[in-house]
Amino acid sequence: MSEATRNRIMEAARALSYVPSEAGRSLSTKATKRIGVVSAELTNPFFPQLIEPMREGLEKRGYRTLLITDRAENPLEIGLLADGSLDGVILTTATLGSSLPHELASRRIPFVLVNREIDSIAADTCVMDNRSGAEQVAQLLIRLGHRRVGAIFGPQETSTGRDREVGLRAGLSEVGVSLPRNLTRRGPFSYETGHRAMRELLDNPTPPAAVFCGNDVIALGAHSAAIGRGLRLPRDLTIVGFDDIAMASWESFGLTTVRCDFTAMAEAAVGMLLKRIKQPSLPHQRQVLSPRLVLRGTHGPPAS
Amino acid sequence: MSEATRNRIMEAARALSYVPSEAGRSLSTKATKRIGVVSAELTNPFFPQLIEPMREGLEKRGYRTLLITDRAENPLEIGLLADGSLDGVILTTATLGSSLPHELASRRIPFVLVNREIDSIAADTCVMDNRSGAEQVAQLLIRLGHRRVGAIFGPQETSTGRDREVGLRAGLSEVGVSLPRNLTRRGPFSYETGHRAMRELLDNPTPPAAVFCGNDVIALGAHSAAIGRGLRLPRDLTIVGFDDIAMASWESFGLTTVRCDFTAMAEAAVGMLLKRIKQPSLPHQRQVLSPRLVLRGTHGPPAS
DNA sequence: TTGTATGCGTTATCAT
DNA sequence: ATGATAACGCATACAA
Repeated sequence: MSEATRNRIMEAARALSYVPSEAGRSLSTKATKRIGVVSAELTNPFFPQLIEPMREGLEKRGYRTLLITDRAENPLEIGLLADGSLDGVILTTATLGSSLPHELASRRIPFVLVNREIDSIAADTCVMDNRSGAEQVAQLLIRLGHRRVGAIFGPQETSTGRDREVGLRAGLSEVGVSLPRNLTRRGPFSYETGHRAMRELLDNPTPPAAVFCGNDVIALGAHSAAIGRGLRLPRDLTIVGFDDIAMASWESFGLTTVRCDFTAMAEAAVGMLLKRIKQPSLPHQRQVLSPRLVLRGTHGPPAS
Repeated sequence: MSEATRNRIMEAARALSYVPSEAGRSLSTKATKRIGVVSAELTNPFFPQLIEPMREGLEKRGYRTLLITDRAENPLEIGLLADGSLDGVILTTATLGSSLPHELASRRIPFVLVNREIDSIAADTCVMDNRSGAEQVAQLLIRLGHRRVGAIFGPQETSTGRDREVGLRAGLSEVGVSLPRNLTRRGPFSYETGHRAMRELLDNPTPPAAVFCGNDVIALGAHSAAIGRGLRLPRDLTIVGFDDIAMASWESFGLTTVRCDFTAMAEAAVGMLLKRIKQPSLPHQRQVLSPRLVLRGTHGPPAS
């Protein structure tokens, strides 16, 4: 059309403060420019850390983010994801046995797994090399001279929890250190898990001199419990986390941990998802990012 | 229709794994069952605290939550809210001069203001009595014997920042204590604000013995800076926050603060919004919740 | 360049 | 109780 009419139209649109209806458009184009992000409660500080860069990446490419919470208790209804209101889904809470990925796949809804993976399905995935990260922690603890090591792991039914546990055990057993059963705890990746477990470990007649935590949020709970018991770190106790969420670097904690590049992970996930939306039949890819140890203030030699 | 046919239909629907199209439905019904929640970055721990209960409340009533980020830098485009994809909007970042509420009002898009209010418009609002909360802090500090008091306030162009500042000053001046200009800082409600400002205050030749913070996130930044300087709380310094986010109660901080009931605030906001969606012409209401002091471990008498 | 028709998947209305 | 039809607001393809 002519430039003149175009301007006239745009002018009228502005005058009427016209905004195209999203429903009409997406009904016609079969695209909503909306992505669902499935996560646990936002009050668990891990998730904002992972979700925020995704939200930004999506926004940059013209997509909006719909938050969907997956509580362990009442499972997520597939209908919420499959009513056509989403162009794709990012899964951050998948457990090894979860059926959601299969349901999405069978409905041809594009999705990616982030930070968690499952082996029962071919899917686009982006994860850290959790095993390697935990092995690095094991080596650090050994280097420091620790032999009485405890651990507060995440859930075994998540790849993240499982791989970090495998890595720690592998690293320790290389030099003949093993985790005593009574110095090992397991639970959801939450502050409460770390807090409760650390109290239990400290109640032990001979408590651990170093504790590996399945992630930073658990480590912060453990830290709080230790402080609550009057311990000083790292003098009395070594705590090492995993993730390197922003809080880990706060001087109030100064948590020694394993850095995961969430921005890179989010960027990769968004990229993979949008690529799949464009070309649904592409071969699946799996990206693995390498974590690295970040030494701060919660590790030291055993009290001796 | 008959029970038999109904069952037959439902059976077929299940067999085809049919899910009604959200776009088609909302085009027809003019309702999307979707609410936009405007907030700042989720990595600021305050927002998850406020948003999570809203999200839950909305979910419980059959609404979904679309996250929208309002960055100070690039202002939010009204089109994102006005394309018919939202039944209503919850605003948590409104500043005193922001135009968003007016634009929403002129387009007849239901909205509520939460935690922030603006005086230039009649709108549904739910806020804390921030002035009263800050006055309680002032009284606490006075009771402890503090006279050399500093403050790290939030932005003056937010009702929250302004009212808390007004309250603190009013409370202090009742007994003749005033805030010296060189012990006062101001900035966004962020960790960085608190961290930087506290370092500056501590660089002062005669640093404050007590510091009021505009909110908990600022207080946590201040806490970190103090710890980073080797101070012990409350022996060397008193810090008081505002909000009582979950982290404030972590023993690693044990932050003395002012409790705001976010669940109640979220519940009220959701209730008001859905009521307005049903009856757009209802008179506007303004709910004010009362905060109360929570004494923990970061307050004490001045070092003397 | 401009106008007109069709389809997207619902809900609602109106006959049958 | 059932079946047909219009309308929602947009995009698209086609005709004028």
